[in-house]
Amino acid sequence: MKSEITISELAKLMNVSVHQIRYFEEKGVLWPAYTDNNQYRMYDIEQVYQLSHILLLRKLGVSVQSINDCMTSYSADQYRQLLHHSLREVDAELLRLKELQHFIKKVLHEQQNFNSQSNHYQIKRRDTTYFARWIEMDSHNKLNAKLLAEQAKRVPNLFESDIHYISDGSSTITLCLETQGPGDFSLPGGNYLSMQSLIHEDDELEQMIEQLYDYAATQSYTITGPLILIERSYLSLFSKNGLHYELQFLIESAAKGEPS
DNA sequence: ATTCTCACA
DNA sequence: TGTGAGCA
Repeated sequence: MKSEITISELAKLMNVSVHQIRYFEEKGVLWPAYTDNNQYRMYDIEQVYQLSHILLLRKLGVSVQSINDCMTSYSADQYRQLLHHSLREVDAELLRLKELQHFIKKVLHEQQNFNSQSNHYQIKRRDTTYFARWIEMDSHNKLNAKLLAEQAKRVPNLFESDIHYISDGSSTITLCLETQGPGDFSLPGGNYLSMQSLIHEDDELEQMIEQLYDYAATQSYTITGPLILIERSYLSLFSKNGLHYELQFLIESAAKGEPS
C-alpha cells in the first residue's frame, strides 16, 4: 500500500480546495512528492506539513509570493517579527469591530429611545459636553453636497455621528461634532428642555422650533443658552423619508423660585 | 477522479 | 488570490 495521497485527499485533509493546492504549485510554494504515471499529483506527509505552514502564513496575511521567501530563508527572529506585525493587525481589526459593535448598540438604543419619546417634551439633565466646530453656515442657507465635500476631510463616517446645529440667535449656525475631551468650545451642564421628532419637510422644522418655544413660555422656563438642533441621520434607516431631529435648549425654571 | 485552460471577481 | 465551467 502506498503512503502517498491524491490531491483531493490532501484537499479534504487540510480543508482547502483542490484548486487552491494547484494554485500554490503554480506559484511555486508547494510541489507534490512525485507525479504518477497517470499525471496525478501524489503527496506525502512532508507536503502535509508544508501545506499547513503555507496556510498558517496565509492566515497571517502573507502573500503567496512572499511565502516563498519566508519558507526558504526566514530566520526564527524574522518569523517573530512577522508574528508581531500580524498581531498588531489583528488588534486593529478587533478595535474596528469593537467600534462597530458600539455603534450598532447606539443605533438600537437611539431608535428605541425615539419610539418611546418622539413628540414629547422632556427635561434632560446634561453634563458638560465638548464640541469641535465643523462648519459655519448662514441660517438661511441649506446644507448642500458641495459644502460637505469641501469639509469632508475633517470628519470620517459623517452620517454615523450626531450632528449638532448650534444657533445663538445671530444669523450664523455652527455645525458641530461632539468630542470626548475639551474641543473648540463646550456647552454647560444643566437641565435642557428637549423634544425630538421626525421631519419630512423643511417647514416642519420651523414649526417644531416654534412649538418648543411656545411650550417653554407656557411652562415659564427661561431660556439661557443657544438653540441646539441634533440631527441623527442614521436613524433614517428606520423611516426612509424623514430626518430625525432633537431640539434642545438650556433652561432655568422660574417656577422653582430661585432668588433674583 | 484528475488535469489543463480560460474567464471572472 | 483565488473560484467555476468546460474539456480530455
